[in-house]
Amino acid sequence: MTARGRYRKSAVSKRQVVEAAVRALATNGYAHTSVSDIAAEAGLSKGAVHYHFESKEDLVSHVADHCAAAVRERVRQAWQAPGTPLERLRSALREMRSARREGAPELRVIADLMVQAINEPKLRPPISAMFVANRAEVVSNLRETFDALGLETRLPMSVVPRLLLATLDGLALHDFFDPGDAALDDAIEQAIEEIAATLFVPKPVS
Amino acid sequence: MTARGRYRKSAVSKRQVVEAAVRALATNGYAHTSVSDIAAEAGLSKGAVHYHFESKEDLVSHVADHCAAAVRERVRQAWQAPGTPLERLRSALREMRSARREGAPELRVIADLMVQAINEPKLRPPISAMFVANRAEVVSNLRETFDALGLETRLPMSVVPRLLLATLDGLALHDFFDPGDAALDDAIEQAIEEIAATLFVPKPVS
Amino acid sequence: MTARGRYRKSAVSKRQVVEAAVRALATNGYAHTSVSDIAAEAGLSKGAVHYHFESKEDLVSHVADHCAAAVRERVRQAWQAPGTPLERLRSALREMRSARREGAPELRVIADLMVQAINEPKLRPPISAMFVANRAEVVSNLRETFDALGLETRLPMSVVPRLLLATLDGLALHDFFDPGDAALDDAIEQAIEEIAATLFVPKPVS
Amino acid sequence: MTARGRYRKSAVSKRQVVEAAVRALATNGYAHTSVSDIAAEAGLSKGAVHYHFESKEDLVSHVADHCAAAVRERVRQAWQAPGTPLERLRSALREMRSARREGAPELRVIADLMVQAINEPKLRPPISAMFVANRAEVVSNLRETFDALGLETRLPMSVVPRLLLATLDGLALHDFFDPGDAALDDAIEQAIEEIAATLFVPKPVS
DNA sequence: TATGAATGAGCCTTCATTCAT
DNA sequence: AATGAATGAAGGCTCATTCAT
Repeated sequence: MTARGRYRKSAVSKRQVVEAAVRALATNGYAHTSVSDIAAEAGLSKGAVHYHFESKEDLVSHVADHCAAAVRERVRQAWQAPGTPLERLRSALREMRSARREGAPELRVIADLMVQAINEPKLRPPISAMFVANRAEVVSNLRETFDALGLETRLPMSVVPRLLLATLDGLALHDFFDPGDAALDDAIEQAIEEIAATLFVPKPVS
Repeated sequence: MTARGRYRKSAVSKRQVVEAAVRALATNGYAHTSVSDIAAEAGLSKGAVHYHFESKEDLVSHVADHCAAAVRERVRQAWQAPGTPLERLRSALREMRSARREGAPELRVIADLMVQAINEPKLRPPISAMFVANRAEVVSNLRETFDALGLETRLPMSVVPRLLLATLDGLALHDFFDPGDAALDDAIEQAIEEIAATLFVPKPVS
Repeated sequence: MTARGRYRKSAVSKRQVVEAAVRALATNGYAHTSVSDIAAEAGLSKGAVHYHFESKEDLVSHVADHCAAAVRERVRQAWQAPGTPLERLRSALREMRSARREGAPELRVIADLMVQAINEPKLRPPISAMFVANRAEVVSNLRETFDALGLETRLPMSVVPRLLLATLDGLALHDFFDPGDAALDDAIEQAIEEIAATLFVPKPVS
Repeated sequence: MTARGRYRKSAVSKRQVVEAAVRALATNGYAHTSVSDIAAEAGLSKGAVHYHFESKEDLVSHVADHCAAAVRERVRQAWQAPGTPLERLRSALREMRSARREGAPELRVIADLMVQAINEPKLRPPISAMFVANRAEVVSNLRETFDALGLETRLPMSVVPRLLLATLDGLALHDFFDPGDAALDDAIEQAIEEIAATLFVPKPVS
């Protein structure tokens, strides 16, 4: 077993711990998840967890990275459907809604860590980065198809993704505590599309 | 002042504990707030807290009630500014934004407890009720001024408040992790008003 | 309401507390019975219990008195059946066994307090007195009927009641942890009678 | 000494805790013995006690096992003196009496746990088992010597050990709360032997 | 005579962390 | 690289006791 082999094993274990932590945190929430729980979920001993991470805080901040990346990836994929901007918007909306409905572990963890981040600034960077990246993804996608289709917005480009993603996130929040029926979901989808249609207009020939 | 007098002191203390809990939770978050902390903040002993509340859970659920009510009241006031719907919308938007900026303790606590509620269903009712009440407030306000001004929406009335409040909540979320500058705030405000303007149209003469 | 009336009320409440304590202790055992439990059982407040008794220890020692007296009375009655010594013995044996089977609260409490008494000498006197009184009861009864029937024992009179009551108490103990069936009960009853018959013999004419 | 060596320390500590618990419980009784007391007595931290035992209940039930086994062993040895049944009986009687007089810790603890067992059924099995085993010991001893000496009882074999051990246990109880003097002890010893002599008779030639 | 409020010590338990192996 | 053992601080909670009313 070479040095490389060792290194690899360590890296594998470390990742196992992070993934176990995601599962544990998603299941029980930060306030009810102990290092023991995580170790058990990872099939390792408590000592091993502390071998890989200096402290629980340290581990959690790695978890934040991991989850933020996972969510970023989800968003990226959601916005890469083919079609017109409206079709993409619809696809993204559906994808994200279904992710929330299924209770994707990373999303639960992110929600939890966002709250922890209020008081632990160390946790904020990955989450902030996630927000920024998500908006950037929307921007680049929109810009691309806008160019292709000769569209433009009646709003500043800095506003569109923020407003759009904030709306989607806010809807998810409301959905959790007071889920509407399928008809309402559809109505909201239509409303958003309608609004988008009034905002995305053909570019005047210059 | 006989039987009443006896109970009055208890009620006062109980309220003190709840208010102390709000402050403590707002400052350190649920996961880092102990009953001791709350007791100290209330100027009482740990035992006294448990005299008034069967358990920490019990106390926290009262806190959730309290905060949800406080937020509801804030929202109610925000939407009762005088003027046209658009003016009210602007007032509400500003009011809520400033509340978030100041870091109103009740809002922090609500954010925290929303996450706790994911895993502790007992906490959900007050929060759900808060969402429902907030939307109802918007509905009643809009309906009233719509009638007065002969306006109507191009969207179903069930969709408007959900979409509107979700957007505001989502914006607050994004704001926290990636605050925009004042110019962006203004741009977003304008955008929302613009969208509203396209949605709220004069009622056709029947 | 005269001074007497007050005094009477106090005495009544005090007795209520003791009786409530007996029930509570019988149900949950000393280690799991709090002053609160007792107060609740008595329909009074915790404060009232401490008005009547200086401390929990004080109350418990009154309870010990009460229960020891109750058991003494039970034993007294059990040995006052009519008939020959053997018949009384049988009657007493049955009475005591049934008392234990039914789980008479005073007996449970006495068992509990006997253990507490190992380490709290203050509790010992009433229990010791109970043992002494019970044996005295047996002695006086036996002596009376022995005289009437012209019997005598082949054992010193100091030994008989101790041996007899110890045997009955010991049997109760074994019964609790490893109850025998009815047939065994009968066999033991017969055995004791048989032994008694060999010990109680006609007094030689002098 | 690889995997084994690792576990050995734990087993040793675990045993230390149990033994410390026996001492602490014997000294202060269940109701007045905390996990802290036990840990201190064992020279370990409170945390260590909980590392070895899930809960106080768990520990206490192990203690019950331990003490019941110790008592069983004592009884076994007491009945294995050489000689005729009567001589053994006398030896056993003396041995057990002296054990009680010395206040053997295991006996105190058993007395205590017997009372706890009234309300905590989990504690009963070891104690029941102890009673059963003790009687079995007496049975096997008696049977053996009876055969050797051509004796038999006039009582069913199921009755003898129950009656005998119950009597001894009952005597111990009375002794504790109202100790007799040495003369009484002797008288009782003689009485028991006398009774035994009338019950253990030569087997008729068949 | 009795109560409701409050206290503070102590209890059982959990848990992040350390360390020898 | 990983483990089992142990620690010690802290946490939630119970409870006997006190006291103003």
